Amino acid sequence: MFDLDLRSRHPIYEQLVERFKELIISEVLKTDEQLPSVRVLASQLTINPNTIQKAYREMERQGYIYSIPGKGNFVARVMREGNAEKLARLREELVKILSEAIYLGMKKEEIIKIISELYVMVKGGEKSDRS
Amino acid sequence: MFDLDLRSRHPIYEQLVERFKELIISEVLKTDEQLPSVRVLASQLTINPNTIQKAYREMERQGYIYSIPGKGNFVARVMREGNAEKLARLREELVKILSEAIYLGMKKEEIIKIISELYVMVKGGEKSDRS
Amino acid sequence: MFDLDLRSRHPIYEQLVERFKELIISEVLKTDEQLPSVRVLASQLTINPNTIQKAYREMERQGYIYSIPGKGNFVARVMREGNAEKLARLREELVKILSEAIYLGMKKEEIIKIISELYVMVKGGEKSDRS
Amino acid sequence: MFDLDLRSRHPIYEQLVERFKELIISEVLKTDEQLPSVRVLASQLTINPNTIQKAYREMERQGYIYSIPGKGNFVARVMREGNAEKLARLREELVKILSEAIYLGMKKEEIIKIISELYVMVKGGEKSDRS
DNA sequence: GTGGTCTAGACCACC
DNA sequence: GTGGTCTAGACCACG
Repeated sequence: MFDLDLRSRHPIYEQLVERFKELIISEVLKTDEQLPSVRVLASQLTINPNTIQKAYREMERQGYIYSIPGKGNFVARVMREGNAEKLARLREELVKILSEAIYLGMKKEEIIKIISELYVMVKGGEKSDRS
Repeated sequence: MFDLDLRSRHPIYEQLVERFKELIISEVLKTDEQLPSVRVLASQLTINPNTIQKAYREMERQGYIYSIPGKGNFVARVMREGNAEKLARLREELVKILSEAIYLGMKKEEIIKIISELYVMVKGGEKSDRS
Repeated sequence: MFDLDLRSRHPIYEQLVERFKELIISEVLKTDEQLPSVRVLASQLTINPNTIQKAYREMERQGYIYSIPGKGNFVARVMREGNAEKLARLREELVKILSEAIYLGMKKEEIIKIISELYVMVKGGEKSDRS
Repeated sequence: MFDLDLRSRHPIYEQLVERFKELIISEVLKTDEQLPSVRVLASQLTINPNTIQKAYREMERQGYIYSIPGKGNFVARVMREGNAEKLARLREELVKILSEAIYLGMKKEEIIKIISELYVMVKGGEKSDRS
């Protein structure tokens, strides 16, 4: 389900954060939906509850979820705007990766295609809100 | 020169790798050009030679340079093909970062603009090969 | 009415205590006035009666209300003196928050302004006693 | 030294954060000064290293210190400006505590005196930078 | 049953 | 030596 790589150089909690962010961004997990409880998920993935806890706190710090002690963890409202700083950081990462990709021969058309597909995915999910 | 940030949470050797890769990708350092020796660079940057050595070995592993024992480290030939694996990895990273950027509201036009600028930069450097 | 935030990380009973204390301090609720019964308030706010009960017991402990078994909960007499201990605690909190505010650049004038406004509010409410 | 209260309702790591912030605000700990290592402090205070780690990470999140893996934790540069949000939060806390203090009879003069003393302390420390 | 905190360890990467 | 991560537990407050 989460296909974690316990041997990876990336910490487990970071892998969890990435997977959950994907689910939230693609709106598989919707606003205010409850995430699996720390202990349930820990036993399902057979990893330590503290590691799940760390992942959840990191996601909260990044603004993707919120926590109600004694109740659970929930998907936060999307936070368009007020992210100038975060967007600047992403822009830098984008430049770095694109530079390498172009250098290694990735076609411009392929990149444009990726972008278009992603836009359909995210913006499509948005429209379903208005219905 | 390399504007290393000794306070950064990114390891110094990783910063070195990134800086060198930028120089190679932008063809400031050209194929078969010799890199500064480990000891010279270490004393210039006043950091531990082991750290330089580690950065060079990492770049070699990634295919950006090659080492001739007793001679030095040199920029590798550009490797336009035979990179299916590396390109697939970059594609994944690209998708991840683009997803987040789009989710946070980055405009499609801005992304296209970044791509175009980068293409001019890299492809421009390429032409100088033919001269 | 009480605008409780069920999603807040502050416990509900604590939010209740804060709201009631505000009402008592600003003398919207006057000495010996009866508070809503536990059960009535619980059904109005659609929260657990135990939570109301806990809030009332906490306020009693802090000296803001008193309870008459079988009758209800009532606003306690103002306790201007005999609070050396509580005032000392508040003084400490005040120092801590003011230190941080000053450190972060809050203007002295702004702090004075806040104090003056609050004095007008509280002392104004006091005068209505004499009428 | 840190007079921690292990029985307190406030978590140990939070008490640590408060004590350290006091030391930083009052400039007992100066910019770029190194904090005690996680393990040394843990053994000195006879508490778990993880608890120290948690406190340090929280202070980093709040912008008071920065961490260099493998080197240590260090006091961050003061960060005047760009704190509108944090100042707004402090303003609210200030209002709440002042309301209660005034209600319980704290004299206006006493509050002014506290403010003035704190200003001398913080602003005095600032001037020593210029010398 | 939920999250939040804490202990007593361990192993890793970095320098 | 340093911080960063992780495990395998435990106890607490909250609702």
